[in-house]
Amino acid sequence: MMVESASETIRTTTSNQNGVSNLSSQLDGGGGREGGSNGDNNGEISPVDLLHLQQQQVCVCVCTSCSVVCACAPVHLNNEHALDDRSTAQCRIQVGHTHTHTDERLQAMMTHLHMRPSEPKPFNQPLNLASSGSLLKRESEVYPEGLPHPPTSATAPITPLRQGPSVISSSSLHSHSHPHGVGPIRRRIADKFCTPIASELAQNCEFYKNADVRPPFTYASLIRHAILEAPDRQLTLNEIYNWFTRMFAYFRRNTATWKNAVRHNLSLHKCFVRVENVKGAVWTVDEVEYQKRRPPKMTGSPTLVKNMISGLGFGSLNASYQAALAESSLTLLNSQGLVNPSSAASLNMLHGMGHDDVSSTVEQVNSNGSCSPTLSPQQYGHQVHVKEEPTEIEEDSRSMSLMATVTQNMALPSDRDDRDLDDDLPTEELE
DNA sequence: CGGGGCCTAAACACTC
DNA sequence: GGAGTGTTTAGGCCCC
Repeated sequence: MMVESASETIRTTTSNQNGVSNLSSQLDGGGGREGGSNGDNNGEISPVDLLHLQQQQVCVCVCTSCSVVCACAPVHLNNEHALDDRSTAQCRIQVGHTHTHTDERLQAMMTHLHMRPSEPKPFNQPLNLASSGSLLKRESEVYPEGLPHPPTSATAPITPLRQGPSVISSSSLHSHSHPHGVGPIRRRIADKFCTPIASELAQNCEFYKNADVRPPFTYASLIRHAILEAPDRQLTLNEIYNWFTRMFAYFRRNTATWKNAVRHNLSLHKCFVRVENVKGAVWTVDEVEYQKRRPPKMTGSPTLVKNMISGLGFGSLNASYQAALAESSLTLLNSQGLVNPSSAASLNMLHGMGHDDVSSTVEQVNSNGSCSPTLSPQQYGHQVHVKEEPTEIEEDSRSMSLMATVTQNMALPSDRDDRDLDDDLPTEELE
């Protein structure tokens, strides 16, 4: 199947009070496989289903290429139809459209959290969260339902929420010139402090696979992770390439750039050792050298401790990112297994932070690129490495991030009331 | 402000 | 000769 045709034939259908009949008619007349619970009903939606859809105000997409009704066009497209740049752009349009429809749900969630719906900066994540609600609102106002939204750029990587202090200021949201005049600037909150890359990937691998998001890790960390993931802990260069493209949608474009960077890193860092074997030249990791390169910074660093503590209040953000995806994308068809016990992670992060990344958790993402929802307790103490490009997709990202926040917080155990939630947030971030 | 880490770009050499 | 691979250098940004 042609990728282009797949990406262009995703229809978004809103099933709110005014839209259920529309969904019903589309399902009825679709002639293809029906999703949801009406598959055995000749395409008709039962009253129960109608009520359910009304209550959930779900926004579903119908892929006319394969007649699959899906809750998340990007996920579906990437899983069923390989995404190229064009498809990625189409996914963004769908994401934006979907989140427009979920605006009301978002408002209700924020109300639940005692947040003012128009609160521009609920947390200290200006990039991902600042004015997320207002962005949604604004978008929905500017682009009424039923009207197509302007497409977002295909060259706009976004980055899921990370914990800890962000150096991304509102002023920095506007891109500056790339040093070389063509590329994006980088707002690096790099994978310092022994980033738990494995747990991050385990948590967000589906996201990274589908979203054009630059992973918040250095090339060296990613290369090391790829190698350690391999059964024999060695990979050829081409296998490393394949791992990058398999695991990250971001690395499915600009191949010359990042492949050059991969080779550069392999040669530059002593921790990567080239070995000749039957497969030819393979690359392995010298853990000793790697640890030399990245000495532990967790012990006794007041700044780091402060950062981590300040990040605790936002621990749910990262974990909740997938929950948001699940919430927004898999309401009808919960087939991707994106939901993870993130609320538990939010609590667990109070303990056991400050550990190196891959060694203990590399098994969470297997060599096939499949993801385990297993959570590691040390996943919120690191920072973001954000590569931004000046496009509107960041709004989608922030919208999703806020959705993630809300969704996750709603999933917190009931013994933590809203006041506790507020208490977790650094007061200065609520200003 | 300097050092270090990181990224991107590019040039060059080598092998198949 | 071209593609892929590996090495090296340079310039720039960001954080400490």
